[in-house]
Amino acid sequence: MIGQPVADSIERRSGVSLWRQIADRILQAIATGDFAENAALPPEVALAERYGVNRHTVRSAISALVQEGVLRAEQGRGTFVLSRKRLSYPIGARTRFSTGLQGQTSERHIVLLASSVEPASQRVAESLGLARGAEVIRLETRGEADGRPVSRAAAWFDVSRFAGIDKAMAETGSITASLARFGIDDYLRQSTVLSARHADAADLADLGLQPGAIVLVTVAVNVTPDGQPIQFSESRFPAERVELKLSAL
Amino acid sequence: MIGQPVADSIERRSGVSLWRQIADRILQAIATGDFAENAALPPEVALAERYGVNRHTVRSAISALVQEGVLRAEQGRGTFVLSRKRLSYPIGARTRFSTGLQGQTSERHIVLLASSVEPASQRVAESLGLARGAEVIRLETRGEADGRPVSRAAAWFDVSRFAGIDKAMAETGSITASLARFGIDDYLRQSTVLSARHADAADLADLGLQPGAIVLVTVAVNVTPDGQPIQFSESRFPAERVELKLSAL
DNA sequence: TAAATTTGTCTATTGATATAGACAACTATA
DNA sequence: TATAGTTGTCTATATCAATAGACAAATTTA
Repeated sequence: MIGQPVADSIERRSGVSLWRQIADRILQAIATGDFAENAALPPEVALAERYGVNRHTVRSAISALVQEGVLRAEQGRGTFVLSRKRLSYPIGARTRFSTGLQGQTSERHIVLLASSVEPASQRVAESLGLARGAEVIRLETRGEADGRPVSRAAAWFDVSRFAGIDKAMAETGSITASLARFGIDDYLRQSTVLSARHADAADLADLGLQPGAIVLVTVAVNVTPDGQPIQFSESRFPAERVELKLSAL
Repeated sequence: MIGQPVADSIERRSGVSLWRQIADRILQAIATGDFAENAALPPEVALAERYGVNRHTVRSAISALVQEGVLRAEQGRGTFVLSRKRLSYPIGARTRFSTGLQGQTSERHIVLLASSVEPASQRVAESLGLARGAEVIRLETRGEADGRPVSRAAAWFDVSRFAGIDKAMAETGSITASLARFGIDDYLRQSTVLSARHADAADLADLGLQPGAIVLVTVAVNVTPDGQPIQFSESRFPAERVELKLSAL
């Protein structure tokens, strides 16, 4: 009867590490509004005292939540609760990464992760109107909004027409701007196929997701206004951060 | 894409220890009937292979579940799933611990944990018809059925009439037998008040429960056939092991 | 009775978890 | 520009978690 732990307090030797328990309690506090969105968490020292553990243990918990995309830590300023509202990403005839997210985020860009030249697969060749095995250039990219990964994509282009688009991508951080360098001032989305599955190991790593996370998958073909296919792409969006809003195709 | 973990498999570095994850999966297997009640679990070596961990890790999981009263390990024979069926404990005019459980268990008895003489509290004095502060003897007991704790109780008696009942209790392991030594051949339950709450730390320890476990609480007064109060008691029953069956009072 | 099966105990090693303290790096503010 | 407040990094130590192997103890089976 004496020294009773408070109900729902941290349990030691329970098989669940303290940092995981604290991370869960922080998540819960966010869900109940105890820790407001977009606001700073109490400082680490305060949290350590609040939960009765060492500051380093709190840091482990925070670090896990930063990895999960729930928090963002800024040295000297504090640790902030990120908005859990999902980005609404429009899918339509004129889908563009950055323009589509205008007004929802303050900063967005595309990071080029890797690029390579390879023979076109059946699917890519068909979509781009090339011969099977024709050389195509593949760009692996990650879309970020406010420093948060919101998409992971692979895009293929006919290398005979778009040689050097990887360099343009790396420099501009934009597909639209890169295509402009090749004389493409406008393009349309010809087709989009939508599906969903569990994120694979690569996507988990690239998007900072937890095992079991779900990704929305779009497979799309972009064409010039006169119908000439220029780009085939497969994009994965973490379902917990993004929703796709379909507009007129 | 390669070496993907099977869905719902054991996760390392997740903040949840392997032994806890395995214990949970064993619980789940019991719940779904994969591991039958009263039957032996697969041997430790088989479980270790099944879950892809060391035998010692499986032993940690089993050890936790033995502690929780879910399993019983017998050297040389195997590890057995205990019956999760709750004892049905009748509450009525002639409630007796051992007789009430006849047929449901093969062995039951009451263990005297502690006894003391103390001044009667308001509640005890009123119930026993004594003056406030009159000396009463308190027995702290634990009821066990087939080696499993099924109740934890405190009982108060007027010390002027039942001096030495603690000794009788320790010797006989039965309230009924102890009262018989004081000339009480029959007694009735006058009143019973039923409630439920979370087990406190003492009950958790005495009953071998996990934090968060629920106990049913009965507060009762026993009287002689002519209406003279002889015993006031508060009993706690682990809700996961016991249900109370109300009969005519 | 002997052998096989199964749980129990012991030693040893490695990595993850948790605590402790000190100080650096960065930010906001008086 | 100081100063206070905050996150980041480093070292050190102790305990828990997990693996590995060997053998004892108890039970069942051939």
